[in-house]
Amino acid sequence: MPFAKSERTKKRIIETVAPIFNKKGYQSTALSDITNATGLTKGAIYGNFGNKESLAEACFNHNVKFLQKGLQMTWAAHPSSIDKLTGLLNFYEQNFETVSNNGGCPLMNVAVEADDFHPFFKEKAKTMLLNWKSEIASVIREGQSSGEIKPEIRAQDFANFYIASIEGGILIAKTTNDPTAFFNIIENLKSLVSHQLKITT
Amino acid sequence: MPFAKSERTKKRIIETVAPIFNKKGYQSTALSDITNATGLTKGAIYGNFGNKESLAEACFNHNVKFLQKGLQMTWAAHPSSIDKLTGLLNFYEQNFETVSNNGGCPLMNVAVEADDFHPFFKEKAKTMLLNWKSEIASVIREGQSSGEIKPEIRAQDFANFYIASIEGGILIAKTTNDPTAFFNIIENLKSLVSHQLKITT
DNA sequence: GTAAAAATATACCGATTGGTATATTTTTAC
DNA sequence: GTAAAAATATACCAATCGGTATATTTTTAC
Repeated sequence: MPFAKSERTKKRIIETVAPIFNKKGYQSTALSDITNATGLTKGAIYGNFGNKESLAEACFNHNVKFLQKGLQMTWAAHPSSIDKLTGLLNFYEQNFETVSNNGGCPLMNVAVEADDFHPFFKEKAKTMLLNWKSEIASVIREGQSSGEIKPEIRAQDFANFYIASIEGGILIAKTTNDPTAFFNIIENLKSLVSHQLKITT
Repeated sequence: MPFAKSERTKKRIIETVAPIFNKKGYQSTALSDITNATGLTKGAIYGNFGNKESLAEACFNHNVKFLQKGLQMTWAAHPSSIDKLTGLLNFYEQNFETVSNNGGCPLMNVAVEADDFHPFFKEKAKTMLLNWKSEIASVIREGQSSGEIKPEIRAQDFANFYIASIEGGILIAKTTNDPTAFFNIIENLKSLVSHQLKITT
């Protein structure tokens, strides 16, 4: 199996370094942090990644992948649109501790750091945020087509509110060291889904 | 007037540098950024501030002050609790562009950057976030005492949701370069205040 | 106006930054 | 097992980092 070693090492580096980038941020994560954490030298790192930025990008993709998979699995598990929306909230609830220990929402972290001075990462964050939004909005529209969700609901607006609450909840819970602040918001969103979106006749 | 010059210079430095810290973050703002922006030399900066951290702290306080004043003025302008809550949303709506151009919500920026590696600033962000939360919660409880707001509403929980939505809204609007994403959330919150909190009998 | 004091500028410090050229080791293919 | 190739380590680079000691300028008080 050619190239096997290389790929395994790359993977190991990413898995080791991804949480560090998510916690410290791109700028504040030094090459020395990376060599210390991996036990490799600068030569090895630069042999596997062209520069710090491309390693950071790979780590960002890795960090986001966990959450993207959670959404895809939730979508696959529930045919009903309402169940998809509440199921995703359950996924975030159940994995809050994991995400929190990993440095929080990678999307928020990159968005905040890159917002005013790093166009490349800002664009990545923007794309992923818009994708997330349209995933939620699509599910809402499906629910409207199938008669599960009230037709007067504006899908984009609700998706916007849904995501904003989740992100804000992570921010508050992490900053105040109070996970219940996040769980509380999840419960509020569940209630909104059940009582504002769902057709209960 | 003794010490006048010194105080004026300090103020000028803070006002010049505060937006830079808010945009680039503490770590990524270099002394060279500060000297370039102010036209002063390192000697002058360190003559007025002990180190980079204390200048950053002064800038953070300055950035937050604008929003704190907005809250205080809104509280002073409206005797009614419901009017206070919607009035504050109007303040955020009207000043979004200003805040956005200044680098976004300083609380979020500092919280995200400091969260995992800068205990001093993390503690500052935590304190301010908790203060904000209890300001909102107090107003809700006052509204419940005065018979404006439904007694079954849990003040802390609603305050939590209120703040989370606002912060999440700023994040989304800034990241996607779409202010309407924020305005949309403000409208949603106003609707929540009018239809979920307010006693309409 | 003059001397003291305060504020600013200059010139430096060691440490660390991201990155690279090259030497060495490890892995691969036969 | 051996030679080629791939991966890693070593040793270096210039640039920049935050910070400081000291010289110079500006402001203050009389």
